Amino acid sequence: MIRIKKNNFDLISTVFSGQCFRMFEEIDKSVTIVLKDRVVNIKECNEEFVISSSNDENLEEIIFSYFDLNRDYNYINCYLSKKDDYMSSIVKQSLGYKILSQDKFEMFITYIISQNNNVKRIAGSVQKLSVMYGKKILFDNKDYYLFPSYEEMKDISLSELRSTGVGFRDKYIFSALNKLKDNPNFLNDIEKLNTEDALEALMEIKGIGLKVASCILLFAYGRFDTFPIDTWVKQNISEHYKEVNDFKSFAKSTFGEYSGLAIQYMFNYERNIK
DNA sequence: GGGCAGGTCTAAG
DNA sequence: CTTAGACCTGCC
Repeated sequence: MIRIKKNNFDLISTVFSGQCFRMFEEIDKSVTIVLKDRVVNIKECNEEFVISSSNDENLEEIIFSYFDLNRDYNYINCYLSKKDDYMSSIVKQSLGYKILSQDKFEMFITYIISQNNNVKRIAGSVQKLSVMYGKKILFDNKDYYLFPSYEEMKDISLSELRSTGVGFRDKYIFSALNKLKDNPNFLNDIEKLNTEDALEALMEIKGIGLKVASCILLFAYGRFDTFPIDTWVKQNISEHYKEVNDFKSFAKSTFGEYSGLAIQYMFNYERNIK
């Protein structure tokens, strides 16, 4: 068990903002999350978080990495606030919101599942996949299942995929797995590309469009200069900035290298705060 | 019960 | 290049 200072981190708004799908709210208001190779439970107490885990090895390091706690959000928030008055007001309402740094393979598959889908069903499919193919972890007298690795998923058939409730996305996941069969380093190689090339490389896979590719790059690769544009964000932009039709270039030219966080703030405001 | 869900593909103009 | 339609499926 470890304790970390709260230090301007809003756990709840971050975890329940639709970035991750492996979180469970407990009756004591703590949150249990399955991440990478372990299960963690985080309880907010006064000015700190008390964190227990199925595996205490490097726990602090993993927590800091996952919740992006080493990044200077204060600096970025100032940067965004100076760029734009409306953003400045949104920033103040999302203080403590972080962009999670999640597993590449997990985001790769999870966000393919997310297309034209709702959070409940996405979480259900991801959970089923994990139960069927991931490692079981006993934590706090309950069974949890890690998201399966590529090795654990590579031989799944189309019909097996279909049985996890992913629907027509089965063939997209299949083609994503095939991409990794052809090039096992694909997900690591993405790291070396600039953001535009990385988007393009991901979008070569059937079932990955601009939105899903952006989610993968923002939530697994920390590319703060890319961003998912969805109906909520479109609505927010249209409401506050007239006559924008190219949302991508609007966000890039207005919010620069941190446009990804800016867009997430808009999403969070529109979806969860308003 | 019909429609919808943080989209994307495909087929046509 | 742009744009309708179709698409699995469970839950409101």
